[in-house]
Amino acid sequence: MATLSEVAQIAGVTTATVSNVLRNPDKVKPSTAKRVKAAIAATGYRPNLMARALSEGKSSMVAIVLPNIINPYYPEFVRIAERVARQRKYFLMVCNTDEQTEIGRAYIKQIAGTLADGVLVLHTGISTSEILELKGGRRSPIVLASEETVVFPDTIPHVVVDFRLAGLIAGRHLLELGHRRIGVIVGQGCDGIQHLRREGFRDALAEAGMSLEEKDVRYILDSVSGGQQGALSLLDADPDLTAIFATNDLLAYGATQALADAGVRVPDDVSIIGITDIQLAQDMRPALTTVALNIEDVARASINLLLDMIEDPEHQPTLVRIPDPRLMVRASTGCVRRKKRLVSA
Amino acid sequence: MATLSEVAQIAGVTTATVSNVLRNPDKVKPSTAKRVKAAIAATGYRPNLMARALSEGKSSMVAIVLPNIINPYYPEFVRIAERVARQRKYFLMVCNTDEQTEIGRAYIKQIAGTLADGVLVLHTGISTSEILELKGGRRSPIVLASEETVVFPDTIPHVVVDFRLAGLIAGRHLLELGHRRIGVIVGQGCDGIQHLRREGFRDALAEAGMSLEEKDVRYILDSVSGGQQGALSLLDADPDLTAIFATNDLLAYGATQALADAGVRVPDDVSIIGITDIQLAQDMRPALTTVALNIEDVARASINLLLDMIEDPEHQPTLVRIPDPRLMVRASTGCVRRKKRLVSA
DNA sequence: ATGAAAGCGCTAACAC
DNA sequence: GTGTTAGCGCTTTCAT
Repeated sequence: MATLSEVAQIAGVTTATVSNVLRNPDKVKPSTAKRVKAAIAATGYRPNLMARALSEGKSSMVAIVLPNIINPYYPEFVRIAERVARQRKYFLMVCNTDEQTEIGRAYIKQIAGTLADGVLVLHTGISTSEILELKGGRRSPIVLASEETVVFPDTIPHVVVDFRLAGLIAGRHLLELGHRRIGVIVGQGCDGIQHLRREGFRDALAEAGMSLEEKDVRYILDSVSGGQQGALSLLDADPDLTAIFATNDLLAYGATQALADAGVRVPDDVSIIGITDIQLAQDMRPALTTVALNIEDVARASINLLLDMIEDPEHQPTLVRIPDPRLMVRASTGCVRRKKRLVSA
Repeated sequence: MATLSEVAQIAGVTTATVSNVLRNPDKVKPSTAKRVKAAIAATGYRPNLMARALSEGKSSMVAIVLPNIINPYYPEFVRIAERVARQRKYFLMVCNTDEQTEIGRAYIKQIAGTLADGVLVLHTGISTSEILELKGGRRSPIVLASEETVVFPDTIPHVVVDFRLAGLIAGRHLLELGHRRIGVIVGQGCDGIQHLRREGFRDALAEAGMSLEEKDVRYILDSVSGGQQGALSLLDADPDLTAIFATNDLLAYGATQALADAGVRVPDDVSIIGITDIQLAQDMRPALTTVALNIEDVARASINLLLDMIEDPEHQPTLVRIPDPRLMVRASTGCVRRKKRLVSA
């Protein structure tokens, strides 16, 4: 594999000149530039990015640390982040923690400021203070995105989503459709219980003069099977419930399945609403009514904030707000029916 | 950020010694090791991985280049690959080409042998000869996984899946259930039409004395919406068809939706079978009967082959075969019914 | 067991 | 315009 100095030797110039034709073409005379280019072509030279990184003190790589790439939210996020990163001339390293906080810690500790110029942290359950500590003295921005709770908002840049509003919107929608007996499935990710969405839902109930009772709530791991279990448990406790609010689309998806398996029709017998609006929400049948969290905006804002901080050391830790969640009405919710349904459980 | 030499200075030793306590602990006297460790702790020192990489000529990073991280096959693959890589002390860079061959090319060209010690290429539609060329003279293994067709099998290591057998198994299953009017949806990914699966299906028909007619086949982009279109088109052409074979689970998923939307019941009216066995196949309702391609085995074999080649320069380009596809019977296929169904199209 | 020193491939002053 | 030179932070012989 050819190196800069080999190319230089062949072209009869020094490494500095070769480096310049590659990076500051205007600084070199056309005739020699041509000669150098010929040498580059002849040798098949390609710059060693590690060497360049060491020399520049900048790797042009950013890392994204996330809990579980299987959860469709993350691929959707990664796709956007990668696209933006690529446009801004950065490579993206995806670090999957398999939902183990310990692995996330190890990644941040090893990568931040050495392999990666910055890191984007998503729902890994590592506390803000600890992240600051892992980062150590290194000049390597870390941004948090879409966290359930951020403890030291002033010291760490992050992109916030109004989860509470999302819960409120979901609650209002069900109430407007006439639902009064509503089961709630609250997800729990690596970064904790999705309590803000629950509180938003509670707000909606309060507006209608109702209150949220714990017997109608199930706290469960944020996954398809969690949604299944939650729905079955709710239905078991109250066979007459007419709607289910899940704090996450994946849970809603699982709930839909469980109802289908139990012979309960959606939305004829029971309405279901989720939050997030992942691709699956559109694709499933019945298509899921949900509250969109604007994944694309979050991803775009997060990676841009990170890159801005990398490129401008003066850039202050910022808090970026994402456009408000929006209700996406699809086929899984409908008006309350009088008709008593058949329960095959 | 503290460097090796700062630590060395504080501990009153040289960089060589500090390096040794970190990497060859037995080469250094316990008492000095202790002193050095204290200095490391005091400074919060963490090795600069770029510097180490340049020095060692090895970055401990591998890249995986894939067409579309949104397609659930890839996250499932990545999760396994990342896990194995992590266990073997490598970082994984995920490079999403957004289905653009040009981007794949750029990634390989830039990364192979400089940022990454090796690269795993999945379905990017870049030809074998071109990959060899992009690699240039660099000592950086590239392995191909699960390609539809590999042109120079002797020159490039790859992990092969018996797609033809998968098609055969799917065909036999439908035939055994008594289906004779079968529509076929053939996917087309970045690496071309999934013709091997179609040929396997044709083999199954041949065993039953039948032949595959082009009027029963739809060639379509490998996606959910492709499956929808394909199914509608097939149903339109032959309202009496009793089964659909899709060369991919995502297509089968789309087909299932289209049928649901059209009021056609699965499997009562029409059976559907796919290939791959992604997670979604289990999760959807009705759960999808499919032919499992053993994603985990493919991922594991691919990444291990790549790392083996990185670590052993003598390792020859190998062809690794994956355990045979297996039929997974779930709820989307059933025996042919006499009863004429209602067609609401 | 430890130190000295060269070098990985590149960039960036600064000199000519 | 182009060359010289000094690093970037680490690893690794080779002496001692």
